[in-house]
Amino acid sequence: MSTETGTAGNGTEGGPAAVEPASRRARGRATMKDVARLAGVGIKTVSRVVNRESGVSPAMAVRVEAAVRELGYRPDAGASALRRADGRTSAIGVVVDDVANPFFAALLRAVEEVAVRHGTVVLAGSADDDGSREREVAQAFTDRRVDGLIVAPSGSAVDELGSEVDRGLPVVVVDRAVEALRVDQVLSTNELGAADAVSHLAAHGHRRIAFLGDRTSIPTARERLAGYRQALAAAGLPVDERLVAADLHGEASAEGAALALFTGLPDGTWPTALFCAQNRVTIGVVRALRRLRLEDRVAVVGFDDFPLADLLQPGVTVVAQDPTRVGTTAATLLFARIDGRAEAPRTVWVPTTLLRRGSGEIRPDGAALSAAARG
Amino acid sequence: MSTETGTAGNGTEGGPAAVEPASRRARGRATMKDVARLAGVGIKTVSRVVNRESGVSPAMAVRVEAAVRELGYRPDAGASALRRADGRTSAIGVVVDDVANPFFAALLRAVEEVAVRHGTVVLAGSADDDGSREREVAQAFTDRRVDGLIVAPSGSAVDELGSEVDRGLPVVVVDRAVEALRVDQVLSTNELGAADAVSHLAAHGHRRIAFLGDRTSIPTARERLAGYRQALAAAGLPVDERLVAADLHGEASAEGAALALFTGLPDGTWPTALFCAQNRVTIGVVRALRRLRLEDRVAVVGFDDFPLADLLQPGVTVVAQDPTRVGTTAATLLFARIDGRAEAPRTVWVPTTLLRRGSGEIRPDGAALSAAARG
DNA sequence: CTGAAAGCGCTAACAA
DNA sequence: TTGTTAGCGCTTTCAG
Repeated sequence: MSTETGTAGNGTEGGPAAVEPASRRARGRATMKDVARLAGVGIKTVSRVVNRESGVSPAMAVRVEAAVRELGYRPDAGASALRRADGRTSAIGVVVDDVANPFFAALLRAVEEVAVRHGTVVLAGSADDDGSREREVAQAFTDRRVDGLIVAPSGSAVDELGSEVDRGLPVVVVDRAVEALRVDQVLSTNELGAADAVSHLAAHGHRRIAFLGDRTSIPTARERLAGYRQALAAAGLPVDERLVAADLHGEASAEGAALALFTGLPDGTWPTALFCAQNRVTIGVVRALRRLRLEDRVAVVGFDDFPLADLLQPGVTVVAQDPTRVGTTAATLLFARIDGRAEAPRTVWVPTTLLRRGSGEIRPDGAALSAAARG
Repeated sequence: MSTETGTAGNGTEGGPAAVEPASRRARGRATMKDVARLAGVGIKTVSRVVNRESGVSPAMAVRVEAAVRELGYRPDAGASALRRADGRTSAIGVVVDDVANPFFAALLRAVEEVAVRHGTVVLAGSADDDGSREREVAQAFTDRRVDGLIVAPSGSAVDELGSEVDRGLPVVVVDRAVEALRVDQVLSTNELGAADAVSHLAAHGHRRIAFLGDRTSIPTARERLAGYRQALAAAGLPVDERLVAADLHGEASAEGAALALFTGLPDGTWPTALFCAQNRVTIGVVRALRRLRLEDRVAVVGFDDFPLADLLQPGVTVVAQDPTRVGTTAATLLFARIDGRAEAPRTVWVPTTLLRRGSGEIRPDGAALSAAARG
């Protein structure tokens, strides 16, 4: 094993050089140079073997592979990306509102699935509906030179993203449309889905249908509100603005708003049906109806499915989104861009599905309703 | 925060070449060299300003900052890590079973929270209870030279991890104890929590308490089963192995197992209470009891809380884990290691909490039970 | 205080 | 087929 090539010129080494890893910086990791020395070959040969390039004699390959195993060598992906012509890091970033939100968690998982097939790791970050944090997260990712970004934009921080797009960074927007960005977008049919939900209620005889929704700073919330208005118009129903509770945030405020609908309004003007434009809003509303013992009297349809919605009593009828499909589609589009597809940006609409479970099929019953709430 | 808008540099040298980014590999990104050229300073001065090192004259700093802004310069974290003495990448990896599982999603979120405070990004990966995939994910992360790893081990793939630990990679194990690894571990009190649940049922008069649990290849499943046996012993109750359904996987098999308990056993030997050792098992069991219309007759306590457990009827009593605390603790321990703490590995037990919601407080009622199931 | 040179671990381009 | 040289973008070392 006396394989001193003499050309190393590495001043920092010493002792049993062949076995001893060269650098403590790399946490005791062997480098390509170490492998080359142990195998008695040039460093480029090691590179060829490690990257499975052709044009290496079997004998050499065997020697190198043995050295690789002996040293437990693993290539440094960062160093590789730095030097490589295409500069690819085989990492992508996913920026969502909250990775713990079931919708985004499922989306993240779907993205990961596609990413592993592309030998790519996933950086995940939560923006918490905060533009500046979104910017920071996205920047932290681009600072690491990710190959691409999947973003559910919070709304405001789009400009920074725009400059990355202009630089040529592949970006796919999910969940929330951003007109200003010329990138692929994968969106649920928010307006259509909301209209479906409200039409469904109207078809069951409801004429006083309330809207409870998320902050209107969020595009999806606005689209769902638009769908609500559109469906009312289509059904020939007037919009009573007292029945529109937008700008809710979280379960608690939704619960409060729902209670207010039945306590703050004059008798007889109460809604007989509620359309809940978001996940957590729906849950808050269900809580409120339970407290009022109205869960079997007032119809409810929610936008976005949630686990156990079918096990509640009554089961909660929802317009379900498909986060897995959104994630899969977004990731597929992203990798197509990363691999060089240069077509015009495309927007893919992922359809929603109405799931009838009981709460949305309750028919209006004004008299019983007043009595129940009063008692 | 200088309020100066350093436009002073205008007109000083340049030409188009100074604005033109040097490298197309970097996707049209300016490099330090570009900034240095535009500012008319040495590259090291740029490095000092960018890294906020001391010993730069204010005038220089202003010029450099102006050039940084003009070019939209952002340092390449990868290149920086490659050269830096400590080799830190400011990235950590989190390997769990499934990032879409609410327990792990919450854990991931908690880890992320700590990580951002340390200026660190999070690589997330799902191992899907598959040892070889776990190995691949962890390896993909270490190939990127993450500063540390948080892993919920699937059980088998621990050896590879061990060699990373030996190399000095900071690793924290969460959720599932691994005796063989000398690393920090953050675990829920599985055995104790399970025993609590069963004792709670016994205290409510139950003598025939069934166990329904996850695959026993998973350490946590074994610990919870041990807690079950221990609590029965403590209560002076015999273990009837016909009431022990382990090795379930997923909701469907849990539902089937629960049904079997009430159809496959002789009359009078049915359980009056069920302990469900895992999230999805609990949900499957609830489904089964609904089908049998036994939900108000048979007591249920689940291990691990889940959203809406309180909104079911009856509310589902659970022994809740605290994934956020697990994640926060694990991340805190990890960063302490990354920052050089060299104490002996520590195991932190995160306590579980019994949440009484109704289903666990049902008292045994054998006669009614037989009748109901028969009808 | 400032900058030139060296080199992290690797791949690209070009010898041999 | 193999190896040598250069250099990715950055930090370190060390000389001005």
